Amino acid sequence: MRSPNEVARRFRSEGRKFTPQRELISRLVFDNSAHPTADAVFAAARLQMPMISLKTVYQVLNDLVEMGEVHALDLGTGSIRFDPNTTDHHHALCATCGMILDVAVAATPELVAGHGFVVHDVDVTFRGTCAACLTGAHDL
Amino acid sequence: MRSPNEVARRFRSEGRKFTPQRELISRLVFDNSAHPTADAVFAAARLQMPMISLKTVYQVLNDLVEMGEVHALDLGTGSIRFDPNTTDHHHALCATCGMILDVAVAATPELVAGHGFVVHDVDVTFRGTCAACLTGAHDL
DNA sequence: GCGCTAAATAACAAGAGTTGTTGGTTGAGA
DNA sequence: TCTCAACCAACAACTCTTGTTATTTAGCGC
Repeated sequence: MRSPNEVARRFRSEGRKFTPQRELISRLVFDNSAHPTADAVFAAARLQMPMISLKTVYQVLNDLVEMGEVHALDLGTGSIRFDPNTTDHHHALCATCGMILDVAVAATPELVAGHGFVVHDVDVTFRGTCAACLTGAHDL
Repeated sequence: MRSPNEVARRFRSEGRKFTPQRELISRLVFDNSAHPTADAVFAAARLQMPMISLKTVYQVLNDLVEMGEVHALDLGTGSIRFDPNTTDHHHALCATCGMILDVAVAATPELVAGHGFVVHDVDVTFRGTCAACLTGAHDL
């Protein structure tokens, strides 16, 4: 789900309105693969629409999550991050710079002795250090 | 690390004091495998020590995490949970009742095309429904 | 195009969870 | 026992997120 028209149709097909705020926020989040926080989206949005409120940003992001257009990630960084990549993937979090990387795993882990637990979803989070932090590339 | 004496020694060996508050909170968290929140520990502690403050509970829990005696879990439930099980394991979170189960995985997942990312830790979270919720055992 | 209605917005306040500050108290080694 | 750093309780503050409300606006039928 990418083009403005598709997003607009998606909103309207659910009985939602497609306002300029929604267009802006959708565009910002779909064009950002860095897993921005609501606050980061707010900052970017405010550059183009100074009167927009943080509440509206949260509202629209939550709408997009409800519609399944973006995923909400809580990697324990203190705030929720939003990911326009809705394909099956996992995440690597750099403990040094906080960067989040989309990654694939060799095989989705499976429960051992699940005690009757029915799994709907599996999240894998790799914690460590990214290449840029290891090589000091951030300092260049 | 379990017995009061061991915990006391552990605190003192790091130049920390072993106060009655620390003994109580350590005991409560080591005896609780239900992954309690800070607030749950606070509630339990207050029964035995009515004047204890929530800040002290947070302080002691964070000390225990720093010492590696307990693990802090953020499974996106809104608050941090504390786990006295420091052996290698993962977690299953019931979306219905919020219960957290310690689980093992068949094989620790590995990064594919890690882009030079050095992994220190891997967290796997299974999200789904627990046996009790599936069978309605909670209603008994 | 025009008006109607439900939805969305901005502004403001507040809620939850966690941490900072401070001044008096206390554990533990000397 | 003495001393001092560590600790505690009380309180305030902070971050992130959501609730409330009056006003505005998108989308639909005409």
